[in-house]
Amino acid sequence: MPATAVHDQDHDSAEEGGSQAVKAQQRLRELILAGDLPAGSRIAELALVERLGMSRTPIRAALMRLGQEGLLEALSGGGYAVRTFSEREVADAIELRGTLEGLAARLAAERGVRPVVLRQAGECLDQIDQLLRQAALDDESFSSYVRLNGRFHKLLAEMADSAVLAREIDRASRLPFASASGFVGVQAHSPDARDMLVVAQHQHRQVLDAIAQREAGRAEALMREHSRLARHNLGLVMQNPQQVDMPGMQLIRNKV
Amino acid sequence: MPATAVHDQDHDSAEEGGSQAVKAQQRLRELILAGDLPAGSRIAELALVERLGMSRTPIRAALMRLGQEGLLEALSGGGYAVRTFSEREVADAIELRGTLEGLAARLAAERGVRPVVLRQAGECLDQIDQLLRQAALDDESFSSYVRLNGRFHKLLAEMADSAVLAREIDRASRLPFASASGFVGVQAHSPDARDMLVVAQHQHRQVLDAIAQREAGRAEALMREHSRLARHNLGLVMQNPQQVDMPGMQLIRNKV
DNA sequence: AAGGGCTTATCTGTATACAGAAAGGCGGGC
DNA sequence: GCCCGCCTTTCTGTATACAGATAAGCCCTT
Repeated sequence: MPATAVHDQDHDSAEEGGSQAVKAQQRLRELILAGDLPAGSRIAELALVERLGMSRTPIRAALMRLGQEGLLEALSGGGYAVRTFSEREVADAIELRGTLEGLAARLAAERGVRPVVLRQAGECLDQIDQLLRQAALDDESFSSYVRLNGRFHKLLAEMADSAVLAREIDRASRLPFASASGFVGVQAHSPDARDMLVVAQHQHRQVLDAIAQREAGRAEALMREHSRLARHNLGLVMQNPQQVDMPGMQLIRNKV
Repeated sequence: MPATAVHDQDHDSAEEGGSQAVKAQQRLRELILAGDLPAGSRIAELALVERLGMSRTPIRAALMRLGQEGLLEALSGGGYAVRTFSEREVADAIELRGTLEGLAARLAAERGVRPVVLRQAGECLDQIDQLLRQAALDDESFSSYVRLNGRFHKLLAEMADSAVLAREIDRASRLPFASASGFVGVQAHSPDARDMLVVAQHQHRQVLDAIAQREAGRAEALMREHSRLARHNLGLVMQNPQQVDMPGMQLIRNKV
């Protein structure tokens, strides 16, 4: 590829990804979530050519992918604009993820899960338990929690052994504020922060138990309820949105 | 656009769609569903250039979209191949759609639906009732049913008043055998054909009633159960797949 | 005769050139 | 002074040229 003539990739992000198109997608997502692209108005492709240092072709591919991902909306006259979300749309996206994860939990319970996978999930929860032994959590602990939480949810999605469903859960979790760990760090410095994680972890344990016991209905209900935590956090966040610094926060409209 | 040099679009399909990319997507979907593209092996883009009479650019865009739609799988070495589905994957896709439609029905019941929309849905069901007054249904009646059924499901998806969810339902219905009307015509010439539609129509009525009465849980459960009809039809189809001529039928693998 | 290495043909990813379309600015008319 | 229409500029969609990569086929060797 003529990538030898590529303008140097001096930015810190997306260290040596694969193709230019993938890099463009990552970089663009970061730009959008950081608020570096104005919301609502059309994104000029040529501006991105300058900014990303690649030609229009991979940029167009990335725009299309991000459009299907939901971060961009296709304009009638052609082109894309950064999308914004109402509080209700975010709530719907969370509800959607919860429903899909509930379906995954139910299918996992109905179909049964290989013991080795159950054990992996259990070990993941053990590690979270160990984190929560501390009375107060520092930033590093929080980021570890986010990582482990993401891993548990991913394992759960795979337990249903359904490529179709796993794909859809992944899609639904793409929107940053809809993902399993989206609002986890929101009140990291609140006194209730640890308590909320304790509750979440309890739900993790119960879901895993329900799946192991083949209690399909219980597993589904628990997983749905689990997503209500994110919804609750959304409510907290919207009370004073300016205090929260989460990537993509400015994409949530305050009014209407 | 230089499309003046476009080789004539002599095929019957996609009459004067929008852009070349959209036409390519429609034509490609038809080719895949008709089985005109071999499943499993890499699709050569240049072959499509000849076949569709346009350049690689819109074809690549269409391939990417169909990849995200699920009809194509991205190959590791680059490019795409026509995907095939196991019976269980199809069942999962149907279950997924049922779950999403159940969520839509529940949200519609919880949030309430404008009377005018409820009336539209009711009129849609009235028309289906009228169709079912005949003791035996001819092909034209069946195609009318498919159209009305699709309309009702679409109205239902819109009742939740959630763009996020409507989008996802649309996505889940894209796979032809997962769509609401996918297997409806499967046993059009069976003596039980009409009875099955009668059952489906009863469920339609009950769901609409549950939504109107704001019975959220009932609405959700009914909609999920409604999708089991498609699942049942899938089972029937798989007993003798060769007798069924549904577009995309050959994409369903018989074994493993 | 079979296997391995090399050559070659083709394909994908990327860059760029081009044409129609739309939007914004400017000038003229009312 | 304000509004309408034309012109210019810029943008998107499309076509095509090009380079690295990959895979297949052929020949040589064992």
